[in-house]
Amino acid sequence: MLIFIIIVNNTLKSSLPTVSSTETQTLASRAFESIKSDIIAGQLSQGSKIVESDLALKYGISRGPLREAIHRLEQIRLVVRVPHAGSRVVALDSKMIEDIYVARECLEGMAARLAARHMTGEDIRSLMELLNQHERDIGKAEGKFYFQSEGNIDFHYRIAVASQNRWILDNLNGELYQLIRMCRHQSDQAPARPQISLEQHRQIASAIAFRDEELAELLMRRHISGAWKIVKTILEEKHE
Amino acid sequence: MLIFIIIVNNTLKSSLPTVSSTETQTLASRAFESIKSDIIAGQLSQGSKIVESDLALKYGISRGPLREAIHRLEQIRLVVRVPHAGSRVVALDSKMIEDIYVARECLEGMAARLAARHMTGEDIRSLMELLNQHERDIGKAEGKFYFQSEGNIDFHYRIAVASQNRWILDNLNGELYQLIRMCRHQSDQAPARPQISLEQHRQIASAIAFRDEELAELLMRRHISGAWKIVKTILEEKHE
DNA sequence: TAAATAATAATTGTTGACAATAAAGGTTAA
DNA sequence: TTAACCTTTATTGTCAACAATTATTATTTA
Repeated sequence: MLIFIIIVNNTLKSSLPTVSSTETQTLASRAFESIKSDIIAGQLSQGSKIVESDLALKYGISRGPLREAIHRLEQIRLVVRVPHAGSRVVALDSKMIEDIYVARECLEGMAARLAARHMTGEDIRSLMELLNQHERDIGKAEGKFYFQSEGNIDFHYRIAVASQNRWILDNLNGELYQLIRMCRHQSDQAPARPQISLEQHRQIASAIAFRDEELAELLMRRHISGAWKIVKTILEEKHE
Repeated sequence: MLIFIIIVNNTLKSSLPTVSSTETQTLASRAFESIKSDIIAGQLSQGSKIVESDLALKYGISRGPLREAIHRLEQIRLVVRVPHAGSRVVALDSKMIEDIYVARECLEGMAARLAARHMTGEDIRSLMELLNQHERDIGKAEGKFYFQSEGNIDFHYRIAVASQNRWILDNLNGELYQLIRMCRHQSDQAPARPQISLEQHRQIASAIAFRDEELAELLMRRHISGAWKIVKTILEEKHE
């Protein structure tokens, strides 16, 4: 007789979509991922010009699929293109970042409301466990802001998934989070006051556990508009 | 002696972006507009397969720019594409339409809030005048639902512009409104109870005039979730 | 007869060359 | 010296052919 015991530690596995998928799907989609990473990491600096033939050479593909990649980047607002004149990496100014945070505020607020409606008991338990993990991370990895920052997004991603609203999920995940990541990366913005952020996450999770849709939405909106205020002051300070 | 009298009736001019622009910008963008219209009008029926070479022949262009057009249609969710297997016109099911209305609800709610913050007195006066025009249209064009329906979108479009939030505006205008249009066109859904809808618009405009952000958002959200409920019952009836 | 397998056709992905457009630089005229 | 115009160059838009993949059909075998 054989007994298999399989233990899957959910709390350690990031729920973010696997960024790898280095499997060859299509040249265009691979180029898309590569360029996206380069832009977010700042290797292609904001506002810099994108020349198709140069990039095609760099990635060892022809202009066809590379063009498709650029078009997709344009759609998620990482690239700005003007017909016949070429395309540049987006230059994030204060107003644009504000717009993004405001859009996030209402979309994620609604996502939190829907999550309170749809999450199963198991989902909620797992979410709480994720927050416990974050608490441990804050203690352990003092100063490892990047890691903590990704964990931050991880929480928000789970809420978006739990909303079961495909439109909201796709827009948050495919577009807004990328822009936020880019913003953080390039200005070295440490996620301000991780303990406070964690506490707010706990409150949101609690509201969801109580099935209080109204409160869940309210708290999420406060959480995000608060984050924007912090980012805003940082940007203003940096402007001097 | 000659006297020229030129009267420009602003209220008749739709504030929607000119759909024409038949000016040759690029083959890809023209194909994009053409196919988009065909999909919304139902000439390319939901779920039908899109074969690149066929469409390229139909529009008299090569597959290159046509491919770009399809990719853009995919981004605004009018087309679903699976790599190596081709693309189809999106098939709107009940769940997807609900997702769209819910996304609209929170985005436009926020837009109304921002509009209350940003609209000038002149903007508000013009908005009121638009609503008066709609009232006349309802009286005159009894049964001309299509026209009234576009007017409906016209109101919402103005709010979105007044929000001064580029992200929200682009997503509503470039994506969500198109899907709503498609939904209406193909199920011949007359905008239910135009008088009630008009009255709700008036209440929203009033809240904006009073700079009551909270109320403007609340009313807009009710307005849209109410619209979804009506559409939902229509869909359920039609399902028998 | 039905299921699995191999050959064929249809469709998408990719490439390099060519055309059209916009930017850069130099020349001429005021 | 500056401004306008023309020429050149660099870059994007478009095309048609080729390669790779998937779907379809026909064939074989149990």
